Amino acid sequence: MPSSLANASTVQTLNASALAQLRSDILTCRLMPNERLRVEALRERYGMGTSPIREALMRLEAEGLVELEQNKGFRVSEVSAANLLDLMRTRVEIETIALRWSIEKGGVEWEANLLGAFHRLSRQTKIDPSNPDAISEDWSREHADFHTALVAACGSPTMMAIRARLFEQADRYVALSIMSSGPLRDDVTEHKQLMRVALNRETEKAVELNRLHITRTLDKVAASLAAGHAATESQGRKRSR
Amino acid sequence: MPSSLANASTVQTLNASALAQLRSDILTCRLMPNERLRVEALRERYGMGTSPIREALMRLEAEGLVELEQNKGFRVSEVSAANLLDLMRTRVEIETIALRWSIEKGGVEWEANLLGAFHRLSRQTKIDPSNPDAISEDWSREHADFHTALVAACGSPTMMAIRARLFEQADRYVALSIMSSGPLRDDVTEHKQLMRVALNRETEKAVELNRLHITRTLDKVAASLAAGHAATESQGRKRSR
DNA sequence: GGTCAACATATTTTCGAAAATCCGTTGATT
DNA sequence: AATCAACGGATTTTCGAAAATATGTTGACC
Repeated sequence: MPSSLANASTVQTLNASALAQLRSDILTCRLMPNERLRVEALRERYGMGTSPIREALMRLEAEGLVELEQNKGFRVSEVSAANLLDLMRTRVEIETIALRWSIEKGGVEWEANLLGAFHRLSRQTKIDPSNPDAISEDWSREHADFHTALVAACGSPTMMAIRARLFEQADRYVALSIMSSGPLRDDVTEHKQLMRVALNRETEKAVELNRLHITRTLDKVAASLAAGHAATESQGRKRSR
Repeated sequence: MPSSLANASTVQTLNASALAQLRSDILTCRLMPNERLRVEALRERYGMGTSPIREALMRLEAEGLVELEQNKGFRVSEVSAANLLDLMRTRVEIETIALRWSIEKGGVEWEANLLGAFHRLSRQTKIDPSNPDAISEDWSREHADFHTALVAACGSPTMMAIRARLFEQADRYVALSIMSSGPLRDDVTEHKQLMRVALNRETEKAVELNRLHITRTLDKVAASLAAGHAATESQGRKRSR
């Protein structure tokens, strides 16, 4: 019987825990693209049996973060310039639609939540001082929340789910890019502008700013992916070759 | 060692088999919306242990065909008029984008495959004579293949995957509708027209026809959902109540 | 009669071992 | 030396039982 609110996370099944940890480890590239995911190693890493781990992996496979080859096991999904480009273009389209709908339908609640999300984001430092090679996980969450809040009024759970998944995928590339070439630009003002025009119902302008926001970030990522893709090479083989 | 081509399906893991069967049973509503999915029952139904079944269910959960409540097990995802409407609108947007790109980029290969897919579809009878209450699974597959072929040249695997998933979801509603109010209209000519204008690169016309194709089908489904939603009521409880 | 704790049953979740499969290596044969 | 079947270790996949959790029922108490 769970007594305190604090250990609310304790009551979740191992399965859910495995899922959360695996997703986080993959998105932050603590588990690198293309890295093999041996069940035995993961069992040890997360301290649980095979079932919850395999179940979580199957779920992540459907999300595209993990790939399964029959009888050969799982590995973290590969990254590539082609996939990144595809992701970018698709994201732009999806975000554009969602943003249009959201601006059209958003009411006071939407405005309030968006302002709140921006405020939280602006008070977060992007880089964790204790670990300057990675982006702060707090910032990352606030950033995701801001962009979610922007389109939250679109009125379509389906569209929101698709958008969230694409955002997640893109975030993995961002994490990868930061590892190889340091933090990206600071974009507080970009977010502020975006929020402003959205709240002003300047739909076309908002859509355009959002498009630029996505392409600017991901262009940088694409550049560092092309340059330093050594980082992802020789992954997944047992030894060097 | 698999010897013949015929039992190529034998070599797949039980996991993959469970996934395929569960997906099929859910999409055709042999497993009804909101129906509880007890592992013991599924073990018996598919003749395998718990692991492959739970793994398949987790994967389907990510696809939205199944829902999981912690420590209370799985059930087939609920259907609703609101969800159907959401699905319709989202599908129209996604299909529109994919179709635009496909018409823009499609070459001879695309044209040939599309013509082939249409031909196969037109030679399939929609209703299985042995089971007139359900749509023929062969037809259903050819129909899906046709619509896939239409957008196949869009050049975006991400978009294609999203589209396929939405199409699948919609198909479940179609199956449900057929159970309660008989087969829908025969739409061979509709498909033919759609193909024609696509091959002629009349983009706007194609997009509009595609939009109409989707909304016409799903409006009918929505109507029969509103009328005969008794079919899905009292599902999932052990006994009537 | 109503409330609720304690028990009993049904079901989900998790584990660890067994079976199946893959992959690299050895060694026999040509 | 080259080919390839057979072996062996590593790994994935699957099973069935055990543990954990939910749910329904009984009966004590007010």
